[in-house]
Amino acid sequence: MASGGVNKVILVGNLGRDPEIRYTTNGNAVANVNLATTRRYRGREGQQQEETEWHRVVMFSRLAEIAGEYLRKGSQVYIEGRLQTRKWQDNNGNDRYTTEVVANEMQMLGGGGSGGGRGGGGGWDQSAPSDFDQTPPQGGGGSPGGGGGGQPDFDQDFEDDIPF
Amino acid sequence: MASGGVNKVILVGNLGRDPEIRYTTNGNAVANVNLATTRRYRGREGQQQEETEWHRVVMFSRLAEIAGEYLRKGSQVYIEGRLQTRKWQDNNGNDRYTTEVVANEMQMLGGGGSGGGRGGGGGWDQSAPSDFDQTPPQGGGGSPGGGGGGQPDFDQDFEDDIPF
Amino acid sequence: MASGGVNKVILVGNLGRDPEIRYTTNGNAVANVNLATTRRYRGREGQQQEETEWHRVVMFSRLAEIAGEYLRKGSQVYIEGRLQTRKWQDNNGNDRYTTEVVANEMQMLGGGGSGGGRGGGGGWDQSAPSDFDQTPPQGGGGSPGGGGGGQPDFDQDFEDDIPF
Amino acid sequence: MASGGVNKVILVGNLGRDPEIRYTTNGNAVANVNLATTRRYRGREGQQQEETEWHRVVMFSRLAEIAGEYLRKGSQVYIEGRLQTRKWQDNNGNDRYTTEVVANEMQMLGGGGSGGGRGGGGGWDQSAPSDFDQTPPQGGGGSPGGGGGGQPDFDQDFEDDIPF
DNA sequence: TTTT
DNA sequence: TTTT
Repeated sequence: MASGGVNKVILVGNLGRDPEIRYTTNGNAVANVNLATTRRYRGREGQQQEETEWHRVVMFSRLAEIAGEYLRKGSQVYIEGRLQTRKWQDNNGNDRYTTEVVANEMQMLGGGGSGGGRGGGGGWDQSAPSDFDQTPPQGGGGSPGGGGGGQPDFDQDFEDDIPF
Repeated sequence: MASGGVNKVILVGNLGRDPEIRYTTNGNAVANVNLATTRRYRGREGQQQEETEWHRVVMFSRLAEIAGEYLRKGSQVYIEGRLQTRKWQDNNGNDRYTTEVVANEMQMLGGGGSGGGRGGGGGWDQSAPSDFDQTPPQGGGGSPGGGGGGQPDFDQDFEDDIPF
Repeated sequence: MASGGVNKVILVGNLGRDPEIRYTTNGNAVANVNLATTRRYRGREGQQQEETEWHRVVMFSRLAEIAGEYLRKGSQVYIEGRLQTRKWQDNNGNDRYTTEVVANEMQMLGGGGSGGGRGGGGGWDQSAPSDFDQTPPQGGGGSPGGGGGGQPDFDQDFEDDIPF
Repeated sequence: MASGGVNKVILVGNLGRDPEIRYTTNGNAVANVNLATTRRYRGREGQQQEETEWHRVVMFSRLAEIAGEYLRKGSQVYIEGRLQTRKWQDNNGNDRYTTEVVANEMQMLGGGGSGGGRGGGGGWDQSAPSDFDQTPPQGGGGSPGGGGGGQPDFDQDFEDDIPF
């Protein structure tokens, strides 16, 4: 009961911190990437304004591994993916929703992004394998764990206000 | 401190209900549109799966007026816009985030979508006027701002159930 | 010597005529689709203008078969693909170039597009199979290759009038 | 007599040569940019293949001026625009068609692209002004002039095979 | 809550 | 050659 459609996101931005890589019990990699895009526009009185938007990007499998090897805080990257809103429960049992971009393509830009990477030769396929079910491993995963929460420690010299 | 970038969303889907239109104190229209896209994929055992994703789409100004006149529950529409995550406080004073697609272009599809519309002659420009500051009227813009925290006034008559 | 990149085309338009389907010697389907998009803009004196653009869209394999079954003249469709410029020689031996959109995704819109189709049950996957090399079968693939130069065999029964 | 639609191109690639800037009699700038994108794919026998595609990109007005100032051979750039096929006559009076991407947005990538530019501070608006009729100045423009043609002189150390 |  |  659904009529298809298109759900596409295209981002070009910079990483707010190094990617975080985890592995599912099946051994599939999952990468969380924090990406900033900035929009410049002219305000009501003609003054230049800018507004930075932070995006949660999730990658799976081969794409996640590549992100883990080659992307670093500050890397500029092109991401293509789809919007996905996950439901989870906070500590009070309230439903919460988090919207992420599930990436299915990535291009490192600027010749940069390397520096921390393995640097190994090219030859890698930048698309997620098609035989991989890209649904994020439900359960636990993204939900904040037990007590205290914890302040983000990743925003030191890149940005002071990453919300995620 | 920001290096530009690209923040683009492209959706083709169907409205889950009629658009909701409000007006800012400046008389600018704001439309909230609830859009479904469905993804079909093959699960691990090869069985057909499908997953519907719901998107919050916000439109301003001329585009919001067109949405209010021509879109109805079930209308199929092409939307282009950008991702924007708004921060707000829930009743317990906790930070909450809601991600929306701020539309800047729209195409009605399927010859449909009409039926409830004014039907008046064509001639309308489907793009947001370029002299319009598409930033949602931040705080103040008619906001009652009464009691402690609570939903952002943007949402008060749109959402009464979580999430969309 | 090439640094990757992104080459993406997104079209929503109507078919100018029924798709034309051929088969390679390997039995892979190839569809040629002629798609119109119309742009409305305001001219220098503020008058409404419109301009129709015609696009050559090429599909392969499963996607081509779906196009052949379900698309008809007038069908509204969403196409995603990449730009590809083919070189060929005209009858005078001069190099000529033709730019096409090689589709890798398709969505039929408007509930329409049917009418001529087989109508058979759903369940089809609208993406090109990932194990298919989407490069058009270069030279040979059934080409008669008769006389001197001339239109590439790809085009022989699609085009009889220039350009589309 | 036309039903709208979407005609969108998104490219991320590198310039094959410096942009060429001309001015219309109205003083509006027109830039021609030659952009390479490379696709990597796996061939029938599993071997890595790559294919470079060259795109003709045209920019007008403010966007063209920015291109002229900041882009150079080798610059990496994000381009968003629409497909447009122009008709012209060759020296034998035959109709010829050239497909171009008419850009309406641009983002310089990699922190690079500078080097030859004026380097002046930011603050520029990367979108084409909305009051500009983006139809390319018809007549002459793209058609190859009189005798001799002339070999391209731009492919020295970047690429040997730019077709345009 | 949509749609095929 | 499409479509509204």
